Amino acid sequence: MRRKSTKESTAGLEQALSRRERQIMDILFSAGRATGAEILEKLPDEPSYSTVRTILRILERKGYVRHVEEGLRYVYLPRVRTEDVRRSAMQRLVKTFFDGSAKGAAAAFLDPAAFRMTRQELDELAEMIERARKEAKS
Amino acid sequence: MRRKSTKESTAGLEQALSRRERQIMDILFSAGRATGAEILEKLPDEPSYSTVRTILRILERKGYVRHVEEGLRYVYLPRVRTEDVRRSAMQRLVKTFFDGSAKGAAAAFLDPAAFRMTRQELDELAEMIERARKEAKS
DNA sequence: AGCAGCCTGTTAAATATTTAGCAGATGCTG
DNA sequence: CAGCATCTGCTAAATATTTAACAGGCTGCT
Repeated sequence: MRRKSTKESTAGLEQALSRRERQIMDILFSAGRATGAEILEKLPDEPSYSTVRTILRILERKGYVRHVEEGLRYVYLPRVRTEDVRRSAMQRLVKTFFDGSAKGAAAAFLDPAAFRMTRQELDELAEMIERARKEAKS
Repeated sequence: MRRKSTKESTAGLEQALSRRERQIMDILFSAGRATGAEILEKLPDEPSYSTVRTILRILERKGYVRHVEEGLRYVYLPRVRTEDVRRSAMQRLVKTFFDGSAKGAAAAFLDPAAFRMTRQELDELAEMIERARKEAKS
């Protein structure tokens, strides 16, 4: 099972990116869009502004990011489909930490020591599971 | 060159590691333990065995990994608490892709287009939510 | 118009990462 | 017991990444 092309596909996006590139993509996925300056201030170990823009240009060249001009500055956006990358990240989580079990992963978010969920959210979740159960084959 | 202490914490582990280092840590978290040869064959774009061991030694020096001798070869294990790294990975997922909503993340694992869950698993999950609801403050 | 403040692109250098070659040790096999 | 296979550690080089200095353009203001 060779997977050379994995690096290019969105499935392997996380694998393909360098440290800073990944940090910047995370910010873009989270924010949806951001200017260089905004990205700079969210980055750990703040590098120089110049550095941030260099990496943005690299990401752009690689096709992971695009920009639109807004006034006189650039606003950057992810060019890959967030859904795809998200799914890929979820699959990595499941595989790496939950032995392939989606249920295990989902359940872990219920741990009140790690995450907050209101009663209402729990209700909604319960309802979604109810729906999923009705559609489940077995 | 020493890294900043924030990078040393398990919370920032993902951020701190390089591409290959991360790939290897993922394999170790998933498998629990592995020899150099086992890691090699699970790595994308298989590098040489020599390369794998160099990186393992680096990870060891950084304190993320340890080894035990088994027969005449080394078996490598994560030295950081998997639990901690897992939680950190979950938090990153929630923050990056679900706008901080643990419920959103948990729900996404229900999507049958992306993950398989049996009816029984759904039942168990429903039950866990029921329990969580009883303990929820609001 | 001239200046200050931001912005971009280019470029080159510093640093980190990744790679693999090689030597020595150890066990196994014929 | 000699040779083969397999492992480790060391080392150096290739490559990738990260960094920031600098030059020039545009805007808005005085």
